[in-house]
Amino acid sequence: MSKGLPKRSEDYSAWYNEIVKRADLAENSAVRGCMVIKPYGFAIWEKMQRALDDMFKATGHQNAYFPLFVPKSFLEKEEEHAEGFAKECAVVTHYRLKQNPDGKGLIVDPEAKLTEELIIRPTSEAVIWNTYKDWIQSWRDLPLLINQWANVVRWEMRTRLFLRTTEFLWQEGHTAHATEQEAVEETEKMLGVYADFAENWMAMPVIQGVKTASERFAGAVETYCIESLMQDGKALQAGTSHFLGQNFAKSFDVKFVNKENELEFPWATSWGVSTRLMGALIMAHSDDNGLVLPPKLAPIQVVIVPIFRSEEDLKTISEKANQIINELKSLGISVKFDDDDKYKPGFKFAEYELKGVPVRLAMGMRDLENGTVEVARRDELSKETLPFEGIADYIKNLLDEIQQNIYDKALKFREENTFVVDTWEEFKDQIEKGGFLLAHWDGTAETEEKIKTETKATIRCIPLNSIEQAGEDFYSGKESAKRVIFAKAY
RNA sequence: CGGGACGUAGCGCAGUCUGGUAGCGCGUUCGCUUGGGGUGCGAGAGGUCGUGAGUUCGAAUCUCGCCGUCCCGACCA
Repeated sequence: MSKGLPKRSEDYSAWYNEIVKRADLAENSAVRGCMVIKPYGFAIWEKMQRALDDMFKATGHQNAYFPLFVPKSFLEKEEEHAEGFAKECAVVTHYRLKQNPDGKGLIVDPEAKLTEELIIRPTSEAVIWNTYKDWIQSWRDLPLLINQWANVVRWEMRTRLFLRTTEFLWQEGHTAHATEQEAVEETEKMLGVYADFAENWMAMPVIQGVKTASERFAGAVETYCIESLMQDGKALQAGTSHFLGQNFAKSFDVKFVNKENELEFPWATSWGVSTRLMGALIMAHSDDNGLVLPPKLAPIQVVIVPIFRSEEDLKTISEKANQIINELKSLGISVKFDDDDKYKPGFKFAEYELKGVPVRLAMGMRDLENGTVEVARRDELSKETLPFEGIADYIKNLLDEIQQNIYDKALKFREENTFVVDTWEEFKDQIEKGGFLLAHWDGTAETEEKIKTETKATIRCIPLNSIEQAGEDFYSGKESAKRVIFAKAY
């Protein structure tokens, strides 16, 4: 076994798994399909949570918390919703164990069978709309703008760290509005918040669009999404925002009295992003040396590695380093000074690269004599020796530059891997190589399904900004009004 | 639930075809060395070879059963 990672270009899957493991982000748990998020990985997630939470608050939302258990009768109420989630639910049937009378260990006590099964929430529409029934009476109660940070469980057949786990962490917003227009605006506004977060915090460009009917959230009237292109040419759905119409209001009998003193059903939205964003973050930027983190989400933005032979050297270097540390901290930059003498500088360099720390400073006795410090940037793997004077301001700017550079690189990658395709031959050829394929689609589920069966490609979305342009479907030859995005997806 | 592979030291693996003393790399422990890109050398510790049975003078190796894990597909934030 070499100390290096598998090459991204050779085995993308192995490369991804190794980064997750070696950068201390997460690991598989002994519990089927579940994941242990390790402290370093969770620190990144916390930064994401904080940024998103601030954005939700800024758009008028409040946090609340609803139960983990969904009585089966609640889930049943919205028919499409129930059907969509039924095949991946974990179900609680009993409330007690007892000593095994015939041997060792515990058995489920058959006496303790629940009269009604409890579903562990795969999503919370059912519980929340059952609650909203009591919260919404009048037009004065609307809009109701609630978000919940929670864990959910979906019993997936096959799992992958961060991208698809049986249990995952997410936030789910659930809102209720007096008018259809207001709810649609909310759906689009929150999609915009997600796009803003992805691009400005994660440095990950996204396409905003709507899903086709077959890819729609179970129970939604319209599903909006942000789609991103990963470095292996596959698409990842990074977030969704649903316009639920009056479906849940009707199923849960939620009504309000409007200003004209008439009873009406409110209009609903729901929207969510999950720990899958961690997977997106890894796959969007990382390279053969490991994780590359955008400075805004890096738990450690700058690491300082002292290079010393003796205790006295370390002491001298530490004094100088502390000046930099204090200056950086006063600029709001998180710094780690790694004076651990158990590991060699070379080892530390490799380790912090693996963990994606954006900027690394190295300081040795040579630097102290010259009044310099070595500055290395993770995104370009370059380094330069700079004067000690003004280094903190330089780094502050450098962090902004790195944030922008990572985004620019990802955007360039997407542009170079987006193709306009007009024929079935071109399509089959290009989809094997990966990327976003812009092609005409006749709007039928039938064509969509056939293309999926033959190539495994799905319609990722109908972009919001796509230009109306008459054309014909590359598969069926039928008329089409605009191009949609096809890709193989995670 | 279909198709394929694997189970040998903490981790990653070789050895199995062709039965004959349990091996390698990483990690770990100790000593010296080294320190501006994963130091180098030496010594040591660590194993019911997944499990049960069978064949054999002798099984990690051959045969049969069982258990478990991973990959591919159906499902999916």
